[in-house]
Amino acid sequence: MDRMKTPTDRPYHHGDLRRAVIETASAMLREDNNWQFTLREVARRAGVSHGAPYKHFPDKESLLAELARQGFEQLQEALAASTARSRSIRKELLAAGTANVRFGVGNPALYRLMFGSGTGSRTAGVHLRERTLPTRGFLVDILRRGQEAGVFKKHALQGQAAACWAQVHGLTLLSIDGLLMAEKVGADPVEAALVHLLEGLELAGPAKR
Amino acid sequence: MDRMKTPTDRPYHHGDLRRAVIETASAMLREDNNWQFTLREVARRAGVSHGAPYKHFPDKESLLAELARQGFEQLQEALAASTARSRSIRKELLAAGTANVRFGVGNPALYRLMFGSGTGSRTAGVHLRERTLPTRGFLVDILRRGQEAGVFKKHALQGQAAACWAQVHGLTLLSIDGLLMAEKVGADPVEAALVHLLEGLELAGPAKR
DNA sequence: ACCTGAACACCGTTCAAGT
DNA sequence: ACCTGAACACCGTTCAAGT
Repeated sequence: MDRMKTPTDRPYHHGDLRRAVIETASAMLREDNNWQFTLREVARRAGVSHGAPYKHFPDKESLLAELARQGFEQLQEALAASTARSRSIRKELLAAGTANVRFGVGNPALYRLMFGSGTGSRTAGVHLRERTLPTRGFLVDILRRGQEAGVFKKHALQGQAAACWAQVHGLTLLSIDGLLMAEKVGADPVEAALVHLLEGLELAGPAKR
Repeated sequence: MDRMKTPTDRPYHHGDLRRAVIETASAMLREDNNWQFTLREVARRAGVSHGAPYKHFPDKESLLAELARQGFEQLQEALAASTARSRSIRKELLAAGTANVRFGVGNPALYRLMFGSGTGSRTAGVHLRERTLPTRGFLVDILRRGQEAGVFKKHALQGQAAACWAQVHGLTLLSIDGLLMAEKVGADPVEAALVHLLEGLELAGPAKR
């Protein structure tokens, strides 16, 4: 991964094409919000013939599925890292939600790919549910501790988690689409929505003005 | 729209090709959750040459944009119709949320198209915000009346609306992806999440168990 | 004014041939 | 074992020619 593509380094056999293809594709996804993801273009950028990637991925879908898989890993790491320095359960939920939105806004094409229909339905289709299990589990864990600590209302964890997840997922996608900066809202609408979410969760809400 | 394609009915000039193209495309979107939407296939099904649609739409994107536009119209109608028989503001919000989810689950490819990056960014890109204004306005209206009636907490309407919208949008997309029917949840997770949403909104929550 | 059919550039995928 | 290059089927888009 360190040594870059010098003409002498890749005479005929690339040697690390699988990784190169993934990295190139990932870069294209990062810059191209614009869904013109082409396998031939990936090969072109990687400096190999258009047939070469087929030795490492059975088809285009498989490559995209792999990118999505890595995306879920990254998201999971981002979520885990976000709550590291949170000093209250309430702030953990706030941090995790913000991290999810930030991840989506920072990688819009990837986030869409992860939850898109193309890769979502077929290859990763059966797996999409288990791919998102860590995220669910992460939320459930926060909520359970919140309930045990007497901070959150004691409702069914799965339902509570589903509500939180939907809220965060929706905020992320609306943010990606640039649909949240409304007319003249002073505060960050994402944080406002998350605070609102907490308000429904918490037993004792902060002084309602 | 009534008379169907009989061989004698379309000797050379179709006569109503624009509408036929839209209807065919719409049908394909309805059956094909699977994003293989092809302009040539549309022409094929409509029984015209693959070049014909270009007399009515400058390109593929434009056709998709038109489908998305109609989709937002339908969604708006579905939302308006959903609250017609609601006998409380609380139930209005519940009905609207359920209607949105139902619309998305009923027309997954269309819903994705409406909020997708392809048509969403370019052609309809500048318009996506205004396309969704009616939905926002619809929510704001419910919330304002709720606040005035003393049912909902008095927070900034835009923030409250954003939170509701994100919740509903997220629930819709997660439902489309089949990600909400968790392990062994008895109740409908969508309704559970919406009830949870209301709990954060309402001034006096129902007896918290 | 509206539609057809050939034409062009480009893709995904396959495969015999090269190294 | 891994990569190349021709080949095939298919798309989006254009355009001269038909009606």
